Amino acid sequence: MGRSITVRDVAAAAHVSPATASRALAGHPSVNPEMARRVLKASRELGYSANVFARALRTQRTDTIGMVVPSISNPYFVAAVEAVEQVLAETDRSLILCDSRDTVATEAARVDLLVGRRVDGLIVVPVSAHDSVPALRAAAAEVAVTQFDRIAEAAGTDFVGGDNDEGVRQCVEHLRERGCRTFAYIGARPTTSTADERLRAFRRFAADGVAPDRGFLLGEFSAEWGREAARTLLDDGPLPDAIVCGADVIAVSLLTTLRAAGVEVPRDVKLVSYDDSSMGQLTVPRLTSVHQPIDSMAREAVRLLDGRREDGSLPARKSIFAPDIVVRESTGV
Amino acid sequence: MGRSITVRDVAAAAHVSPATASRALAGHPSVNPEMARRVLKASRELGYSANVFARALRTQRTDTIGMVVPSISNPYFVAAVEAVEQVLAETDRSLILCDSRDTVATEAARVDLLVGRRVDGLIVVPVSAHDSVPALRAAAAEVAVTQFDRIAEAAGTDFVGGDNDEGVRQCVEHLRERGCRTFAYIGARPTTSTADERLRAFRRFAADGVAPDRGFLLGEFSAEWGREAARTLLDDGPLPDAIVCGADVIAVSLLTTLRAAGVEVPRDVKLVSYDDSSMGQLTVPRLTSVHQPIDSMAREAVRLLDGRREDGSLPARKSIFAPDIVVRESTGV
DNA sequence: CGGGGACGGGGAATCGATTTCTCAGTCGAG
DNA sequence: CTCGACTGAGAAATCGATTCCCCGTCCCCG
Repeated sequence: MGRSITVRDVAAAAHVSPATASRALAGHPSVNPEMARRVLKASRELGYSANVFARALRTQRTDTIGMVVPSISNPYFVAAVEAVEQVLAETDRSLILCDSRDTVATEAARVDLLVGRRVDGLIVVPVSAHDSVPALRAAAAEVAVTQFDRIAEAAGTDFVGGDNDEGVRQCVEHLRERGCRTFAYIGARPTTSTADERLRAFRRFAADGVAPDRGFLLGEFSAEWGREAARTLLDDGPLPDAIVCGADVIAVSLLTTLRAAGVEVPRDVKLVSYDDSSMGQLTVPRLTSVHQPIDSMAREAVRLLDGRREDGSLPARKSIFAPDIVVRESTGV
Repeated sequence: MGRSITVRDVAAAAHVSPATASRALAGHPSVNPEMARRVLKASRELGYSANVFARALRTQRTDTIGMVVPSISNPYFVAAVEAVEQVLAETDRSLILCDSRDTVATEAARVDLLVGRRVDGLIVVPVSAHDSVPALRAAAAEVAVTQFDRIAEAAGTDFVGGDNDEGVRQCVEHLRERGCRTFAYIGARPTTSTADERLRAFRRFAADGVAPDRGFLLGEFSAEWGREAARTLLDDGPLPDAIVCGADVIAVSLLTTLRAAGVEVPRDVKLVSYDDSSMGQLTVPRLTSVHQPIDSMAREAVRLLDGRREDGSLPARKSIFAPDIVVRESTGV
């Protein structure tokens, strides 16, 4: 683990000054092509790679952005992370990923950590529409922040998300076309903007078909909750014609548990969900689910960050993307 | 996004030199308690937080370790990551997480990235027992490296893993106790050390009960492969008494697919798996699975890293942990 | 009473890359 | 032929925290 090679070593090997070496390596135009060639050659031969810290210290940039998601066991977030990584790779930047474990305190700690690491920007899927505000506000004072998928409005940052109203509308419409008349909604408590919007949308679009008492089961974005909800549903008498689920993580274990109890899907009950994640395609039957254009959303999130770095005084912007339902076997033929 | 507060600002506010301020903040004993108090107060009031890069540049330490796993959608790796994070938090260090997407090239890129970021150490779950060697060797020349769970021997780094031989032995023994006589193994191709060891162990311990032609199905550590394997199994005539699965990720979708085809588990076939991950407890029936002491393993991994930083010339060490089978419904009563 | 030692604290060097600043040397125009 | 604009490249400052080195002070003891 010997001392590593610095720009001075390269400069010495190429018989130029460190200043020139630096310029040559950066591809600065005002350097003699012959010299540039020598420097590049020396750099290659010595296996030079710039010290990230020295550079960051001087330039105040890290070419790194940070991302904080509530749970890396949720395939939807994993997809988002991968999409962002892809976009960043195009411009030779990289990503530091953190998991907030769906906990406000952990989220705050992770956000602080990343701000301390002077990331150029921060993409956060906030844990709570309300309690995530302080940490995000504080972070936004130091660095560009974009909220992703969910929003804690009062933080006043940029935002990229999906049109949940439209997504749920498509779900209910699709189910109606399949002949369903009574609906139940199984999702997360409205502590996040997505949970809230999806729930409201369901209330509105399925208004005339919600089972009076058992039309809503609200818990968390977790597989455990899906299993629990399924049990409640089974205990509580006749099933509705269809279930709208707030997320694939919930729907997958819900589906598995229902089937284990002898319920046939889609025959006995139809099931639609949200996120169109990879795990929804591994169940039998596969899930009909609302797809969001995650790649475009990731690109937009990065674009917003870059924009804010140029001009920090911009007002908070929101980019909302239209979703699209993907029909599979869980809603039958 | 104004200029941030430096140690000089704190020093000025406390009417001391930057040198003293720095010492005071580090809790160095040779500083007058009264001054230390002033400095700490000033620091608090100004909301000072040290520039990570300046510090790293000077001290050559980052108080950060990097971790590279093949897939963050595998709950077993997620558990490992969380365990490592926990251990690091005890000493105020943090983790940078990367996903190698089960791809040697991506793995090499991520490892390089982390080495470039001058992490104090690197914990890697290598993608391949053979092809991961070059990147790991190169990394190990720059920084302390511990391989975790799987090993690419020739890289010559430290290693922490489980005793796969013993784990599989327990599986087969348990199944024999349950009255099983014929076995099939469904796992990953032996491109990783774990896959290889588990396969060999199965060969040895189940030798007298392996179905002649269809005793081994080898693919990848993925849910897709579990589904595919289940189909193959169903197409190929009578099922064995029991299936030993190389990992929960495979077992979960295998189980789901079998049940969808009307196979009753554990009545028609018993199923044991490896990793004892969270997803294995969400299926119906829940999986009997081999548990590894992930917390202790994480602690040991960090300990090995720290040891190597002290003395880089140590020979490569291996720490092998004994696993323990956890019996649940998938192997019946 | 003077000298040695302990101790606290400040000045300045250091980590490495980048970016002024500065100054030879060149070229074209008058 | 001379002067100013221009070019390219090196010297040095900068980013911010840490730490080595050294100096002044004070105490204690001979």
